[in-house]
Amino acid sequence: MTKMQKEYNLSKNQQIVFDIIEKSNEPVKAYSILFNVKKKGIKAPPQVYRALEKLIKLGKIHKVESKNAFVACKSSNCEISKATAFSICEICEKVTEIANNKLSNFLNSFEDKSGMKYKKYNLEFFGLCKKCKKS
Amino acid sequence: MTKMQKEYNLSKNQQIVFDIIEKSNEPVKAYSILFNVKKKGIKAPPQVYRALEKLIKLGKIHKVESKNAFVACKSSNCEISKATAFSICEICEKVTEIANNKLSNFLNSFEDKSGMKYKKYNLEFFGLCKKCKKS
DNA sequence: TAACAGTATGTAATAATATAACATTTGAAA
DNA sequence: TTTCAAATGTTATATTATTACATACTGTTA
Ligand SMILES: [Zn+2]
Ligand SMILES: [Zn+2]
Ligand SMILES: [Zn+2]
Ligand SMILES: [Zn+2]
Repeated sequence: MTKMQKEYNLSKNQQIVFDIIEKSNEPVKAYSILFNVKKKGIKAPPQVYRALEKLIKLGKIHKVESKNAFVACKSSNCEISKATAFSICEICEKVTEIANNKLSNFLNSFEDKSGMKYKKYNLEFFGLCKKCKKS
Repeated sequence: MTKMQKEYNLSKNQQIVFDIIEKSNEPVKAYSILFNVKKKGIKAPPQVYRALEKLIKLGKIHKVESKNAFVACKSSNCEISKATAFSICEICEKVTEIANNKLSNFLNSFEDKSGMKYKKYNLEFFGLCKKCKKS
């Protein structure tokens, strides 16, 4: 553990995994991460999955459930990951985290007659991105 | 294919798989379905997954992405599955499909500055159900 | 410092979820 | 009755994720 690390609060493996995800411009799958970190000494699935789990808890990354893949959090609001929204293009598969106050306010305050108290949500929108709409 | 079927538009395997899911009061996993239909002659994963895929297309069932499990549609509105919302209890794991016009209207008409046209969404709320809140 | 607790790591094995590929059958329409 | 799309059967394999257990590192406190 040297002072060269970008993030003092991340452990070695957590930082390695986070770097991969953050550099990617598309969601990254766990085994793709595993493949890419073999050269750095991470050899087995649990090492990757444990880092992913911790990074999610910290709100540094999110899991895109419909894709079983992981993206770095861009919104910096979601320090602790409890409310996530993504837009997913059905053609090019581009995934973008949605940061929209109207949306998050609406969902954070949503209540229905079930009597359930919602603390957390995950929303995935599907459609066509600007580019793919044109073509 | 006899006249005894409940749903004329479903094939034999689709009906078998749908019956299992509909009878259950909790989300059902694909391999749990597979196990339960062995006695009816369905022997291999693809038979189950193909039925699931078709049932989803028809809007008869939905996949709860965060659980990799399937529930029958109760709302009867979503004839074609394009807008789904669930509440999931973090303790007892009960999953309920949310039918709420305010919510669906809001999400169906949601637009942001990305220029993306949203045709479909899946929303999963997490929290504590009435029962688990008390205990 | 030494003991301790909590967190992180390494490793092997295996479980759970899902798809590919290909042959065959069925159902309904033309 | 030919024809085509949909559905089925089957084997094998790919992909995603966890269990279990041993070891090591970190910071805190007696
Ligand atoms: Zn975020
Ligand atoms: Zn696109
Ligand atoms: Zn529904
Ligand atoms: Zn509950």
